[in-house]
This record gives sequence, structure tokens and C-alpha cells, in this order.
Amino acid sequence: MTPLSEKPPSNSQRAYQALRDMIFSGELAPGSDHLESEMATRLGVSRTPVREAALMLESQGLLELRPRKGVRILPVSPDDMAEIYDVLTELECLAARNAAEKRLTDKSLQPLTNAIESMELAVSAGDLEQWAQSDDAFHRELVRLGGNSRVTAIFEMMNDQVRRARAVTLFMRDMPVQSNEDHRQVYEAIKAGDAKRAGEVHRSHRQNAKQMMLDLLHKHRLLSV
Amino acid sequence: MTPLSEKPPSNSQRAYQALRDMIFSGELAPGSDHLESEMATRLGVSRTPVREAALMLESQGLLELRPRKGVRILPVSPDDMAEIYDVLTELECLAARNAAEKRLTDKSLQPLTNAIESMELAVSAGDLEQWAQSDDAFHRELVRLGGNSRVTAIFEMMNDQVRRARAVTLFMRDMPVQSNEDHRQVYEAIKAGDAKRAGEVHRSHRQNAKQMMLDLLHKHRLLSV
DNA sequence: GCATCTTTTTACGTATGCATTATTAAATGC
DNA sequence: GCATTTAATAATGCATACGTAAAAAGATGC
Repeated sequence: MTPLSEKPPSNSQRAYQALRDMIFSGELAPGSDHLESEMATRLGVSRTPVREAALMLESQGLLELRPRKGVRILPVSPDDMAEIYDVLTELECLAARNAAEKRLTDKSLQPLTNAIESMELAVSAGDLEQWAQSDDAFHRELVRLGGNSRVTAIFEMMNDQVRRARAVTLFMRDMPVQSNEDHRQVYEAIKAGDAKRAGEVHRSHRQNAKQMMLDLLHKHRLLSV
Repeated sequence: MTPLSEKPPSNSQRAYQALRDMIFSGELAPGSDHLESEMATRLGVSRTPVREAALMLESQGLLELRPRKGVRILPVSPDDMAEIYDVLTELECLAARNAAEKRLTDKSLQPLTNAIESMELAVSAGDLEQWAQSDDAFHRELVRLGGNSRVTAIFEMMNDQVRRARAVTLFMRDMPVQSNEDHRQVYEAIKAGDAKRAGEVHRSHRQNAKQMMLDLLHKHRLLSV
């Protein structure tokens, strides 16, 4: 027995991941329908694990099970996106304040600085994909540092949707210079233990991000993502 | 065909509701294990719908599926309760601000005033159960008025857990006089369209509620609910 | 040619069956 | 008696089977 013997994930788990990935990669288009049996054949399993995966994804709001129509991949409208950003804003700001109150050591904050540096490098190099990835890492780490597992869970769920939308709009936007400045300020506030400021700076950062996303969706007539 | 012919909910749906109810009523104790087959027999269906229901409840964080041990009803510790209150605080305040910005008519605000009046009556009469019910109605309506469906969904999920905890602690507390005063102020701020104030007042209201709950849990050595 | 009724097909919801594997119980050795 | 190995038991994860009801296709009347 190997020390770190990973127990093989069940078929349901794999179906869950596979469906999720297919949704976020766009392989399953927003608004499209797919029969359970089709998905089962596609994934090489029976309907049971597909159904179980679909049920889980349904309670996460990614799709909808409709009798005799198969699963429907839920489209995300600009209004939905606004809702998502609003929730993320509140929860991330909470996380930022909580993180600040913890008086974290430089070492604990290392992942944040790494992400910031990586973002700044990416902007210099004009590499938007790299920037997006590091930005994501920053936000995820921030939330993790907040230490509220429920916040983390909700964040993970909604952040995926933002990521999908961003994949579409990424190359329509300018280099995120202001954004990087924001991140650094949030980091400084957390490091200084200034919860109030961390929350406020992060809030305005998030509100800008929301506005930018909505403007892009509107300008390019993207009615659903 | 009757005009409002309700299609019969599926066995899975009923199993879901039944399990949920059993969890919140305490019939399934926190921390207890239950085999799928037992539940199936108990509910008079096969394992399939039970399993589907359990999967849904698992992704909502109410229970845990553990191979060969059955489903485990997750206990909610005081730390969990603190997490839940923190999330609710942020989301309800968001809702309060959003509601205030909508410049709602008196008519739309009627359910809020009804709830407030009912709470005040209940306090006068010393009827804590009635108060709790109306308090719940107030918060739910507030969230609804906020108009963010994701906030509503998260609220519904977490509020159930608060309700369970409150069922345990309700009669350990004093009459909620201050609480009623808070509600009225939140209402006034929303009616006046003062988003900032609505958010602030509601935040302090919620923080008090959190503190009171945690104190009660601590004082009575309630390590899980 | 169009509308309505009838038949057929299809997909789902759920029950059931089965192989796998964790856990318990029994058996063996010392 | 106690530890260790082996067998028995039980619960799961998943495939499969099937009745039901919706949708599609076809037949009938006008």
C-alpha cells in the first residue's frame, strides 16, 4: 500500500467533474439540452452516476433537470452576473476584514504577494491570460485567509461563473493597471491589520470589476454567457 | 383538469423534504448516522430517491455521505454558527441597501410592517415563539425585497440552520426589546431610501444577534446543535 | 390540405440486482 | 488469553430493468 494511496474517485465524482468542466469550457453551451443517456454514453458510464452528478450541479445552480428534455445548461445573463458580483463583493470584503484582523505573518501572506507579483509581471508582459490566472489566485487566497469555510464554499461556486464570463471577455478589455494597484493596497491593509481599510479598498476594487464586466457584456451584446 | 393542477412531486422530492424536515426537527440528531436502506424503509421508497435526496442535502452542507457508514447528520458547532451569522450579516445588509435604493412603495413594504407589528405584539404578550416566527418573516421579506435571487437562495439555506439553533436557545433568552427597535429603524431607513443607514443599522442588529446566540450557546455549554 | 384522434416511441423516475470492498466475526497460532 | 489471519457479513456504487407519461409520428375524418 503506497503511503499516499489515493482512493479512486467514484464514477459519480468523475461524472460531476467532467460535467462541470464541460460546462465551464463551453463544450456544453449555455442554454443547450442534453439527455441523460447521451451524457452517460459520452462519459462511458450508466445513467445513474450521470444523474447523481446532475443533481449536485442542479443544487449549485449550474443546470436544470427537466423531465424529458434532459439537463439544461443554465445561461448566465448580465443580470445574473451582477448578482454574482454583488455576492462575491460582500463575501470577499468580509474575508478581507477577517484576514486583516488576524495579524497574519509575512509568511502566511506569501501566497498573496506571489500572486501580486505574478500579476504585475503579466501586465508588463501584456499577458492577459497569465494575469487572469494570478488574479484568480489572489482572490481565492484572500478568501481562504478569511477563514470562513462557508464563504469559501460559496466563493468557489460563484467564482467559476465569473471565470467563465471572463474567458469570453478577457481580450475585450484593457490591461488591468488600476486593478493591480488595488490588490497591493488590499494587501497592505491586511498586513497592517487595518480591517476597515482592507474591506473598503477591496469593495471599490470589486465594484469596479463588476462595472467593467457589465460594460463589456453590454458593449458586445453578450446576453448570456 | 383543475386550473391549478399541481403535478405530484416525485419521490425524490418528497424524500428530500422529509429528510430536511427530520433534520431540522431534530428527529435525526446532529452527528447521528443512518443507513440508506433504513431511510428508504422508513420513507417507504427504494434506496434510489433516498440517495438522490441525500446527495442534494450533502451539497447543501446538511449531511455527509460516508461509504458504509450511511449518511451522517452534520452537527453545527458554535464556530459554525459564527460563520453562518457572518455570512447572513453580509448578505442581509446587502439586501437592505438594495431594498432601500429601490424606493419601494408603502404597499410593497407592507409585509415588513406586518412582521414588525406582529413582533411587537408578541413581545408585549411574552410570546417568544410568535416573536421568533415573525422575526423570521421580517428577515426573509427583507432579503426578498433585496431582489438578488442568489442572496435569497443562500439565505434560505443558512437561515434554516439558525432556526434550528434558535429553537434550542429560544427560551434561554430575554424578551427581544432592542431587536424590535432595530427592525423598525431598518424599516424606516429603507422607506426613506437611505441605503447606507439601512445597511449600517441592520449590520449592528445582526452582530448583536450573533453575539447573543454565541453567548447562549457558550453559557449553556451547547457544543453542537 | 388541415385538424383531430390514435399509435408508437422515447426518456424519465424508480426499483432491483450484483460485484466490490469495508467491517465484523470467527478461527487459528502461540 | 491475546494477537493475527481468514472467512462472513453487510452496505455501497453502479448497472440494468421496467412502468409511466410525455412527445412525436402516423392515421383518420372532413
